[in-house]
Amino acid sequence: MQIQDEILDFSKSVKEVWKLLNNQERNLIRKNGIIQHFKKGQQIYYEGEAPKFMMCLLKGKVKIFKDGFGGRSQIIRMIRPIQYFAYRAYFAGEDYLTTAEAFEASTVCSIPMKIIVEIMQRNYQVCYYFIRQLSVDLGIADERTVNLTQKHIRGRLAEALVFLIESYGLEDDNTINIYLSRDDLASLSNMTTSNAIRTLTGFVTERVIVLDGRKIKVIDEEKLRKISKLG
Amino acid sequence: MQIQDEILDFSKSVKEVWKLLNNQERNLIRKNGIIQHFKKGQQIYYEGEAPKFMMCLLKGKVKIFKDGFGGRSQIIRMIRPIQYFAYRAYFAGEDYLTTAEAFEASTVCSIPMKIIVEIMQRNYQVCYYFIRQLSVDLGIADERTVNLTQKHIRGRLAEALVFLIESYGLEDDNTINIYLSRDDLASLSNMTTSNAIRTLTGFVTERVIVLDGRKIKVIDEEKLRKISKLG
DNA sequence: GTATTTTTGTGCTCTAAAACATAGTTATAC
DNA sequence: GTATAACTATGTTTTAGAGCACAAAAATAC
Repeated sequence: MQIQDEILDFSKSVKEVWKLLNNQERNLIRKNGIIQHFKKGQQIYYEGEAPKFMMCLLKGKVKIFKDGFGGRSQIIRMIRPIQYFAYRAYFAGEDYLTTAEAFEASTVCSIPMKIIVEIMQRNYQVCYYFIRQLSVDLGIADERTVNLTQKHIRGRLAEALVFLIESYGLEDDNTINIYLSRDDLASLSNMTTSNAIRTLTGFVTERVIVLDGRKIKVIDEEKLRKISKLG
Repeated sequence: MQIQDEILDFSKSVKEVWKLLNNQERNLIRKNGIIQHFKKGQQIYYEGEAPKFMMCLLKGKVKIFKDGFGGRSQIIRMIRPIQYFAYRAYFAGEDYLTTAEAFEASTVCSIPMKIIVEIMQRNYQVCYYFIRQLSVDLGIADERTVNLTQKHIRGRLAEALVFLIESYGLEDDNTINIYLSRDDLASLSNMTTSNAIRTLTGFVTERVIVLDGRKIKVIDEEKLRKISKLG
C-alpha cells in the first residue's frame, strides 16, 4: 500500500503526543498531571468505574484485562512505558469495560480528560493522534478475535510469545524482556493454565525456547513465528 | 456513570456526521461523493486493498468479515443504512484487514478520505465523531473477544441473535429484520454450520424462537437474552 | 422445465482442550 | 525460620464441539 501523504508526514514527525504540543499546552498538562506509583499486582482502574483521567505509563508494565466466566480472565492489551491508555471509555461515553493492573512496580501519570479534550479542540494533530491510535488498536482487536477463536493452542501460545517479543523486546541473551506467570500467559492466549504449561514444555522439547522459571529464552524465533502463523 | 458534559451535548446535538457540517462542507461531500449499487453477494472492498474512500451505506445490509483458517470466516461487524464504515484502515495507515460484502442489494456512497481529512482539520466536531465511534467500536471488539472465546455454543448463538435484534430490529410479528444463511449465522457466532443449525433447532424445541426458512421469529426474547448472558 | 449448485438438516465419529486430581516447588507473611 | 499461600508441573478423565458423510430441499442457471 502507498501510505497517504498526511499519514506519512504525521508518523514521521511525531512518535508521541508530547511533540505535538506547544509550550502552553505542555504547561497545562504539567500543572494538572498527577504522578502515582503502583506496586506489583495493584489495580490502576477497575471495570465499571467512571473514567476521568487519561494515563501515561512512565515506568513499569501494565496489563489491561477483562474478567470472563468462571474466574477465567482475558488479557486484552499490555502497556509499556511511554504508552497512553485508559482514554477509550471516556471517549465512548462509557464506564471502563476493563481493569488495569501493574505487573511490576509502575509509575503512572494521570491527566484529567477534560484537559485533554480542551487541548484537542484547539489542536488537530492531537485529535489525529487519538484517531490513529484507536484505529490501530481496533485493527489489532479484530485480528485477535480471529486468532483467538480459530487458531489451535500451539498457535495461540506462539502468537502470545511473538507479541511479547515485539512489545517488550529481547535481552542480549534472547530472553523475553517480561516475566509473566503461566497463568497470565494462559489468559493472554485464551487457554487454561495447565495447557499453557504443557504447551510451553512442548516448545522446550522442540528446542524453540528454553525455560528458567518465568524467564523465556527464545532459541528459534523463526520457528516460533511459523507456529504462530500456521495456527 | 455520570456522562461528561461535552459528550452529552455532543450526542444530543448530533446523530450523524451530516449535522456537524456547514454548507460548504456538505457541498464538498456532495461534489466528491460517488454513489454505487451493489448486488447481493457482491464485494465492496477487499482485505489487502489500499483504502481510499470512506463509505456510507444508504440502503441495504453489509457484512464486514475476515477470512480465517481452513475456509472459516468470521463476521466482525454488520452495517445498517446511514452507517459509516471503511475508514479505520486509512486512519491506521494500513491496508484493509477485512472484506465488505453486500448481504442484499445495497447502495453505498463513497467519499474520498482526503476530503474527510480536509474537513476534519477545520471541524473539531467531525474529529470527535470519529474518536467516539472508534472508541465505541473498540469496546465492542474487546467484549466480543471475551464472548466468542469464553461462552459456549448456545450462549454465542443467542448473543448473535440478540445482536441482530438490536441492529436490525423486529418486525410487527417479532421476526428479526434480517435474513441470514445458517452459514453466516455460524460465522457471526464462531461455530460450524452444523452446530449453528443444531443449536437453532434446540432453541425451537425450547420455544425460544420459531423458524421458517431464514426467517427467525422471536418467541421468548427474555430467555434468549438470559441464554446469551449466562454463556 | 430440467439440471446443477447451494443450502439445510441429521446422524456418527473423533479429538482438542477443558476439568479434575495430586504433588512438588517457590514465594510471601509473620 | 517456619507456616501459608501461590505457582508450577504432570497424569487422567471427560466433554464440547469439530469433522465428515449423506440426504433432502431450495435456489439458480441454462
